[in-house]
Amino acid sequence: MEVKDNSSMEVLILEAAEKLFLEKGFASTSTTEIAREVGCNQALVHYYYRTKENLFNLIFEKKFRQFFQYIFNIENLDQMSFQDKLKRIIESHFDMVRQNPRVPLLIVNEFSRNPEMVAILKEKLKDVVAKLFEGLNTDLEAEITAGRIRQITLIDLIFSTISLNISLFLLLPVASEIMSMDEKQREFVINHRREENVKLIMNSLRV
Amino acid sequence: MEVKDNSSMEVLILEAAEKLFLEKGFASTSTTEIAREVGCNQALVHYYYRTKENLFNLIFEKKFRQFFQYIFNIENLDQMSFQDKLKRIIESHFDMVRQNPRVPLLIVNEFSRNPEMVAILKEKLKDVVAKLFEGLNTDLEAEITAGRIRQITLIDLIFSTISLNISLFLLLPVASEIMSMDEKQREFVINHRREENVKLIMNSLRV
DNA sequence: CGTTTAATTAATAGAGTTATTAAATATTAT
DNA sequence: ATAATATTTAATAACTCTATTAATTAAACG
Repeated sequence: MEVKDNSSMEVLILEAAEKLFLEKGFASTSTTEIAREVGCNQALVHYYYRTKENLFNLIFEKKFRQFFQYIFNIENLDQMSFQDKLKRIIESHFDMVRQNPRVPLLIVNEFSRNPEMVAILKEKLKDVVAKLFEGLNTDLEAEITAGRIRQITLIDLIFSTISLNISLFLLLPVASEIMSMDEKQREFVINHRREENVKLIMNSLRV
Repeated sequence: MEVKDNSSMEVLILEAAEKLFLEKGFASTSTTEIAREVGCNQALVHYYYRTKENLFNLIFEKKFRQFFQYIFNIENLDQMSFQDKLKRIIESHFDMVRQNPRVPLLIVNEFSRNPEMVAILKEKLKDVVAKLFEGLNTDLEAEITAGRIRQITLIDLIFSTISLNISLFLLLPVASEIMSMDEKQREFVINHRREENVKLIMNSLRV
């Protein structure tokens, strides 16, 4: 039960829904609860977004795009060496996940609930992803040919990056409970793992 | 709607529940659906397990233990070098996750639903985990002192291992959809990433 | 065999869910 | 200010879900 804002209800509902869907997932969040969070009538949620599924899809699509497009917004990537580019990509990706620590879980869960959704979004991202991959891949191959990097595929590098970065935030709640960490320790671990993840990937390039 | 087995209903219900909870999570699985899967009356689920929560906790606890104890069952770990031990642990952990690809998601999701559960199970695993850590840590420190391994903590090594291994199976459904992989390609990727994960960690030890 | 106990089902209370509809209130435009 | 439109709410239909109870069927036992 929140105090009503002067912002539009339509937006407030979207924001509350985003918060709750990220916190508790699709199935455990009801439109009744979203309305309660906003402080409005439950029917209003349906007035603006018709169905819960609709509302969820809007949020999911936004988050999914954000998650995959973030990398492409890194500035001044052109004039760097491959190694520097890669380092910046890993760090940027890490920072993005840090700011959206529950998005990976949302995506993974949504996929098992509704696999078609990803198929739909895939089409929309195809070009953007392909473009980045192309550029980086050229650089990578040049480095390999020059013998400065071991034989490795770009896909593997990206996969390792995503794996290491997202798992930290997936596992941290569980790990910090098991290891009884306080907020300060968690903060330390996050910063430490940011460096460690970069080291891991960069080290894996060595011949 | 399945054909009734001659196995006991109690067990069949547990098995069906395990299957469904792993597939769809706690909130999206109903006792009605579990009963339908077994082919019995819905009240029977409650007759044997009283509440859905109860039934879930039984399964969760089993899976959680399995997940954390697997490592300790590796045989002939004693007479190996630290590097060989580590390699075996990474591979064993990978194989365990491969056999239970949905367990990590179950654990992560359950934690955000009910953080106390992990706190409870933590106590029960404390000793076992501490014991393994102690042994490995002695080895690791000896290697570092001897200058054969860079300065790194055991926690980091374990964390990286778990991260890389579980993410593969978390991301594979999404990734294989995005990249339109068939079963054969998925199989190839899994075997390839098994090796790649070992390489990544072992490489990260280099001075 | 009959009787006690266990397994299974039908029925249902009670709560919560999504989504719609009609009525009430607020806003905007003429 | 009045009509037209947009926003918001109350009420409710139609489900589904969990959990319990009483009744029925099957198994075990003396």
